[in-house]
Amino acid sequence: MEPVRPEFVPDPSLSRAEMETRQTDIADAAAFTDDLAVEPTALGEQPVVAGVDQAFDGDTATSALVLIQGGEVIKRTHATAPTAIPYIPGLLSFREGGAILDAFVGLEREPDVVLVDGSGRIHFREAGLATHIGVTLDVPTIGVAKSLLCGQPRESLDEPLGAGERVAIEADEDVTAPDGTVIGYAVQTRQYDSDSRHINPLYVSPGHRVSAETAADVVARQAAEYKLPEPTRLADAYAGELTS
DNA sequence: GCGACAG
DNA sequence: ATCTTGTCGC
Repeated sequence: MEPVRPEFVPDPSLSRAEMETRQTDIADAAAFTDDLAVEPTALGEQPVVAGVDQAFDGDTATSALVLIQGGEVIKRTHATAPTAIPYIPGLLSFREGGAILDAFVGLEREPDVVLVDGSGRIHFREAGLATHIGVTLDVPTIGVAKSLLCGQPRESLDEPLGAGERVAIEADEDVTAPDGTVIGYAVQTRQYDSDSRHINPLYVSPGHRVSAETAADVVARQAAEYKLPEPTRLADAYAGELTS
């Protein structure tokens, strides 16, 4: 597949202000409602779920893409690209987006949904990495982050959540969405039984063409033995072996 | 100046 | 993200 909205392909040479303006346009083009097929079809066909993750080696970014269907890996591809700019909170997609889009070029089978490492709507301008990739390719995407960029948990996360629990993340003054808008969920895919050690939740948010609720459902469903959903975990491992 | 923030 | 050994606990 290739960009359906080439004007949104991340351009690292833009000024910071131009990048932020671009993100506003991307958020306007994004759909934070369900427009995807993740349920098995009447014929028993399982959805194709993809996971993308990046690893770095000096100034080279490697993006690894893994497609899974019914628990089986059906495709693995990757791409590399030089990192043109440093990591800047809020502008991550302009650093890593290029390599990610390259990894999708040549994909014959289009995934039903893509799990992206990072935030989607949980972003100052509601245009995180997952949203940027989703809108540019016009493919359903979900942001899966290990820490919270912005927004406010509806309930305190000071106490560990039990496996299967989730807490809504609401927009506050740092986010462009109206205060109180549910922009994502803290999702506890796994948890220890003991009291001394505990696992932190994942921060899941809509990228494009997915609602916050469905995003959380999909991630919970794709995580089995580990904290990370399987497509993301395998993409992470693949990126690691490509870099070593 | 302080705060503060994905990967 | 990446730099890095051991160590705690299931």
